[in-house]
Amino acid sequence: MTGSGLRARKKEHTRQLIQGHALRLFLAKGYEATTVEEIAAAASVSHMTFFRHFPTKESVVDTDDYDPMIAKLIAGRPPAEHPLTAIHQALLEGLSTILPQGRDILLIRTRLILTTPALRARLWENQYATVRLFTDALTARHTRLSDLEGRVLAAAALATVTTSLTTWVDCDGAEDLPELVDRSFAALRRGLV
Amino acid sequence: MTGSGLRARKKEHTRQLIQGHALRLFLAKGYEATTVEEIAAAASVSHMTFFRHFPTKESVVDTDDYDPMIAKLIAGRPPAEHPLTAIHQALLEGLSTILPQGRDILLIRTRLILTTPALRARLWENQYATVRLFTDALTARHTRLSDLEGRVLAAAALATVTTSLTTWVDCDGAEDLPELVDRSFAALRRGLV
DNA sequence: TAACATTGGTTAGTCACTAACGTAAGGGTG
DNA sequence: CACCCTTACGTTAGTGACTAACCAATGTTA
Repeated sequence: MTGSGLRARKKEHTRQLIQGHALRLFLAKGYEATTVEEIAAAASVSHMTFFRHFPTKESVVDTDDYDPMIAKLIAGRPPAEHPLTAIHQALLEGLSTILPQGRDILLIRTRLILTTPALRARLWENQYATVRLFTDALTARHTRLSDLEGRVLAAAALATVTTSLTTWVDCDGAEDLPELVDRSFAALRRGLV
Repeated sequence: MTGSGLRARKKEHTRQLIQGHALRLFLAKGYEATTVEEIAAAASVSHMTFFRHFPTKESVVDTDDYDPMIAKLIAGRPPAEHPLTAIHQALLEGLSTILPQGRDILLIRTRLILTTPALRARLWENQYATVRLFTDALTARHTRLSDLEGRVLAAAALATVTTSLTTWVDCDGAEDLPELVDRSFAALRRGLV
């Protein structure tokens, strides 16, 4: 559907063009200080074209295709595994495929998101949807899990990763992200006893 | 400072007036469908007066004075108690003082927040600050706790309460909120083993 | 009472975002 | 090839949240 054809390729091209200029300008001038009109002008399109490709200004930044991938990985973990361990391991698997090429981009984008109030709000809003996604993946894997249990664990796990990411950005990527994730999940377990 | 004086009382009065009309209109017509201008007109003030009392349209809804209270309760729990239990119990204590008079208002306001994307985003954004608050309360109480541990546990606990609140609203307040909190925290513990 | 501070109104903006047009070029039919 | 339908994009003219600058009125204090 969206694959070949001259038109589809052109569309994808302008999309990338807009996103590229947007991120460049955000890093250079800051998110709030950059207007949609400027981005559109830089990409040589009208501001309407911008909104046809991205529903909001925020959405240029948070195109995370990661969530569905992680959800699949969760569903694929062995059923005997405890729910939180399953999410933990699925996250590590996901990171091992993302980090090799995408480490720097992830760091820059995450920092931009965490330091910009509007984008931060959007991030949390996405988590709302992500919790549902992870919950379904959990309950599909482990049928004895109630919806409430699934939601609690998915939400707690997401909060844990977010904490890892926050810490990672705080130290400017100096620490190893998978290790931070391990330590965060260990902290979660230790807090309960 | 903000207590007596005719002027201070008048100011508080208009503030309450604006907030009252705003919530009424939000419930009647929906959040998005209600403009600031309408709220201001209903309260017989200019839209500038609105923004002098509330920095954003969203802020009319989420005046939660609960966080500092809960933070104090956390800090007051016995040091021997495990961190997550301390938060759990502090939350129950807090609810026992809020629920008697404020149950219906809490339910209505929470539903409004959870069903409105813009307000939901704002809620998550607040949680960012709340995590810091709770983390400090935790580490003050339990000096052996690292910052990462504190943050993970505070974030996980918050995610757990939020799940309880979401479930509470989903069933329209039919279930007992403190009991839902208990079950959510139990679910969190069970997920780890 | 005079000087001050603060609340609120007025006006004129900026910026994100939308709706209703129109146009030109892609792409599958006869 | 000619035909028409689809679609990406532009133009224009809005709406609504939010801000800044300036001004009027009214508590508050010396």
